[in-house]
Amino acid sequence: MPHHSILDILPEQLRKEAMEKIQVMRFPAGQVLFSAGEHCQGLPLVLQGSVKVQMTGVSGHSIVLYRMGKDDICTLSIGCLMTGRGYRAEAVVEEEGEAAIIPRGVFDRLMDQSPAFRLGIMESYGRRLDDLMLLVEEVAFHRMDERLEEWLQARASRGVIAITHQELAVELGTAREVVSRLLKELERQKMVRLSRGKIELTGLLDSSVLAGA
Amino acid sequence: MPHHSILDILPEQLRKEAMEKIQVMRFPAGQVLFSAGEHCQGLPLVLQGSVKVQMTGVSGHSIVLYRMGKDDICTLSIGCLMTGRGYRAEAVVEEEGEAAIIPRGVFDRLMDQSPAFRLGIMESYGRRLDDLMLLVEEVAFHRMDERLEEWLQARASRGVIAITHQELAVELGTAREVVSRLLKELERQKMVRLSRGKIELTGLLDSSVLAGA
DNA sequence: GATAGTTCAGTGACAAAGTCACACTCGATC
DNA sequence: GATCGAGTGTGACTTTGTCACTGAACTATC
Repeated sequence: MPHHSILDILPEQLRKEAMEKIQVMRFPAGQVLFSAGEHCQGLPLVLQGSVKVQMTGVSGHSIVLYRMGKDDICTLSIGCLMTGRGYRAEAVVEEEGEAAIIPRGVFDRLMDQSPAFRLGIMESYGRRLDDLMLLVEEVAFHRMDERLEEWLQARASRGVIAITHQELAVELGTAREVVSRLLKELERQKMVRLSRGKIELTGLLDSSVLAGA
Repeated sequence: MPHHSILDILPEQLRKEAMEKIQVMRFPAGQVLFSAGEHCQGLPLVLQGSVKVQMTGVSGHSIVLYRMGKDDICTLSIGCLMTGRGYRAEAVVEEEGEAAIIPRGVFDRLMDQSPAFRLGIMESYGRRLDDLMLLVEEVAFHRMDERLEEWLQARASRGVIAITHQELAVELGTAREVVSRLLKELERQKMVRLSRGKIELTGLLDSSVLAGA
């Protein structure tokens, strides 16, 4: 049974109608939900799991723009749905999960009939704009070593993070060599221990150790 | 009489109603429409003139995120309107003009009553997301000299551009010194002529010369 | 379990961009 | 025409990005 907060708030009658036409799909980790240039069939709601959205620029470099998790709405799709233009970014499943796809017609009907649905869409959109604005600031003005440490810190609870330097470079929008250099420096400072495809957090950041406790 | 394409597409009855409650305001160049942290009173529609939207990061640096011109909708405001959070950015009038402010209640009513209005809002939002995604890519991966040249090129029709190096640094999200250095190099190459607060385009870019003709 | 192939990581050398400190200069004002 | 402030120029240094390469670690196959 699909469960998503923006569907839960719908009045009973509308919810039933919508449910009939929504298809729920299960996605394994690594699956590409959509890629750049593709056209959009409906609005995806993330029910479970996590999805990263990244774009590749004309320069050929890639950067992760944001992530979606349980209860998120793929706001990016709304623009594509409305303008008919293809996606500019690509979405890849990180943790396997499931998504419900709301077809265009149902989306239009929900937007027409439910003020609460509209509010949910608009809020989600506001959050996405905020995320992107913060990312611009981050990329433009923050030092790479700080950004790397913050990224690791945010995942400190894992203990060991399974990621290659190349993937980490895409997360931060930089070059693999830069990540390698900075990680090596962190290792010298006994903050991390490195091995092929893995980063083990050792001394990093008291606060996160406390948070994990 | 306010004139904006998203109002024009409204059915006569709705349009009349809306018009009564919309206030049109005239803004002189330099006026701040809203600044970071402020709360949003309604949805601004740009009728005339141009407005730049810029944010200042925790680092203290600023960057111009995008511009709005005639017929644009301040999509950023929708998020603020819906979530009740304050603005993250600041909007400054560049060329004097006027804007219509749609109060929250009227906005809700139009969203409820007009599919065409909804479409217009969603399209505008899609464009804004696209802009920001392109900006992220631009900032993360493009060389500053190229970005500077493109910025100048886009304004080539002006002939002489009145801007300080500091302002230009905010446009590109970099430091004043970097802009000064790059401009000096362009001057050496006879692409521009520099004077205090002014940049005169001389040899720059055949294409733009043709476009201006 | 040796071999070959592939992916991942490390590194030196150099170029581009950001930072810091300071000098200079233009132009408005008194 | 002296003064002052905003705007600009520049050198020295750090950080980040790029290029070219090496070697190490995993995988598949014989």
